[in-house]
Amino acid sequence: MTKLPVTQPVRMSDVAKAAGVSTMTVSRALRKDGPINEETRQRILKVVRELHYVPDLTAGSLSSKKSGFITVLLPSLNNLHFAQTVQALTEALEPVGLQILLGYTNYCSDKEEELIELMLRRRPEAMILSYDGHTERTLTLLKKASIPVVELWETPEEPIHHTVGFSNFEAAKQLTQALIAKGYRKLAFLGEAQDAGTRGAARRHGFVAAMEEAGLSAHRLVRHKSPPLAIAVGAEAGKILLEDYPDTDCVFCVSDPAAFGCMSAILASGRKVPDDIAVAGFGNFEVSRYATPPITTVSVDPADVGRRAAELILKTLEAPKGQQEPHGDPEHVKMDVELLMRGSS
Amino acid sequence: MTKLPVTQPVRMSDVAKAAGVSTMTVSRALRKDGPINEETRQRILKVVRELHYVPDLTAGSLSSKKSGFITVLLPSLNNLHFAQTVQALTEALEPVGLQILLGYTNYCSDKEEELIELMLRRRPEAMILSYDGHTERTLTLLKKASIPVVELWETPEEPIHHTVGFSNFEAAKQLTQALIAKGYRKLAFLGEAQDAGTRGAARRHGFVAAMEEAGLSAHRLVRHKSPPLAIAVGAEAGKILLEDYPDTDCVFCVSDPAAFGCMSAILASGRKVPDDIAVAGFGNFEVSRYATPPITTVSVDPADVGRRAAELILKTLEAPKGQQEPHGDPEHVKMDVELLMRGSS
DNA sequence: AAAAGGAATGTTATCGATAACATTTCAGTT
DNA sequence: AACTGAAATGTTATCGATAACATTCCTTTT
Repeated sequence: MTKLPVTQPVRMSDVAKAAGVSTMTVSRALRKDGPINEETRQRILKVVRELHYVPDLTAGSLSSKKSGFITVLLPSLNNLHFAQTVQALTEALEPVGLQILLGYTNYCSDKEEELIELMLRRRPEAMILSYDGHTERTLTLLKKASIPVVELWETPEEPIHHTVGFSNFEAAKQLTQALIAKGYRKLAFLGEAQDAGTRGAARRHGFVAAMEEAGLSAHRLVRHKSPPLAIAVGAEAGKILLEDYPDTDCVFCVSDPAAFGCMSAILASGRKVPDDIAVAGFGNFEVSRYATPPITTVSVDPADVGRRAAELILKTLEAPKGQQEPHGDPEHVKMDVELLMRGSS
Repeated sequence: MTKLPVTQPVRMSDVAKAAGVSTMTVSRALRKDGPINEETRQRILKVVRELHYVPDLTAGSLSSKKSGFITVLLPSLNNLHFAQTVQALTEALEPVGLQILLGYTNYCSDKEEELIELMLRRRPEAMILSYDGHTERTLTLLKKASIPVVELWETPEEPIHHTVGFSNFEAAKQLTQALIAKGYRKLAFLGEAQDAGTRGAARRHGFVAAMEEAGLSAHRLVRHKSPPLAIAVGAEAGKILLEDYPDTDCVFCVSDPAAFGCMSAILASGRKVPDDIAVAGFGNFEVSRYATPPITTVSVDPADVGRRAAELILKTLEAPKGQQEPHGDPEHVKMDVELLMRGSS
């Protein structure tokens, strides 16, 4: 039971001692900011490597009052679009020494509030949210934190601060209009049951608006479970559709995975797509393009959403503090969407 | 140009003053550890709410020498399995106040090393890695950090510490044997070109081993691009397969998304699945189950991988420090895999 | 040769919490 | 009433880095 001597973690002062300088000099050597003699720096960096010194950012953040964290709250990780957005964000933020603190809200604004408080404890320098409704306390907390905020994937009516997105309502309306133009009349919408305040609801409203403007009945609404509608849930909802509205000639699904699942259910029932029922989705996920037949959808560029958000963040963080607007004037980046009419419709 | 007074962040001492106690008492009230009078605590919590105080974990971590971070390094976010694992990990760790620091290595061990150093700066209490090969310096850094490490999704020959996974070699071999048993003889394997040291390579070796043991030729190897093979890349590789090995009667793809893409290419060429060519994947992704036809695959439970890893971490962190084995004896959790023979084969 | 001024480095205070130890309070015991 | 000991609270030192300011060491200029 002899205790092994636990290796003491190497501190900056250990490096300083070994290199024969003060800790400030080590700090300057590592951070490339203050003036420092190139030879001294090389000597220090050599010691750093030899000792396998890894700086303690906990201490550094406390002292410099910069955490180096950017919080990103997504509705769900279970969505390849969000993964692409995170990837783009990472690629833009990592090079400048910013690290992402990731959380997912499960499309629930209470969970979002809870997460925001947890995240704020790490004193992030900015916060990236997706828009699916926020609680009052969320707004209060964010205001008190006085950090830049970017909302993604929607153009909310009352934005907190910056936004990067598009109108889900308009995009869904346009796709619905395009489907009507192709001759479909008995259109159904397949979405979530619990979608209050979400982007899924905005798409549903867009569908209904297009139908009503065309003088068509928008009663074929299958609303099943809560977001996100993954493939399996889309398949369940597809079966319900076939039972409840067997006369449907085209179904617009709230997302591509849902559309893929729904199409799977339609094909399994022996019907043909698009001859018996046409199918459309939303989001241009990979799975839609390679489905057989490929699925009509609305294309957005999730990586671009991430890049734009990162740009906004960086610009805002660089700007001098203490201005009238705490973080510069809010900017609203509107993304383009594109209708992709494919074999399924 | 009048400067708005920047709201000072609320500190624990502000709460203490407002509640008429010392900061230690506030600290105890918030952390539910030390002894504290219930009335005092309620009074303090009321002040906390009123002031919207959010504790600064940067300071707390520095002082307590516990960061509350667990690092999770995945090969890629672009994979719904990993999302499920992260979700399971979060669900297990959040309740005990641990927060996940997520990174992705892009299947590159140099990138992994770089990330590990970045992450270690936050002084995580444990590190969860996936096994796809590690650099020497990675091992050194992890050793010096002396924190528990869990490797996922493989049973490596020289594990760093704990492992949770299964043998990709054996699983792939079993599936190949099952396909041979169904009567296929001209099997192909579709995988990555740059797969040295990865789990994809282990699967390829499993395929080759099964073929050779059965006295069949394992020359039909399509190796395309680097991991991860997403659907689109799988489709590209599928076209190559049809050109290079048109006599193939069954293709085993390194992952389900690749299999889905490959099947799409086969169907697009006018061939029938499984009549002309059978298709199999690996991982039991949702997309395989709902593909038409559904794709034969190997099932693993990614959420369970996360749960088991979390269990190991929690157990190790609870154990008293300073023992002979710095973090308890390494444990190796072996997961079950299941062959799912479906319509595509 | 003295003065000036910038580059390089060092010293001290500080960030906001918690650990460790010290003290007070108070119910229960004799 | 004095004593005991646990519960409740307070005080001081500390975590490991960086900011802000101080100092030293040059080089350059006149």
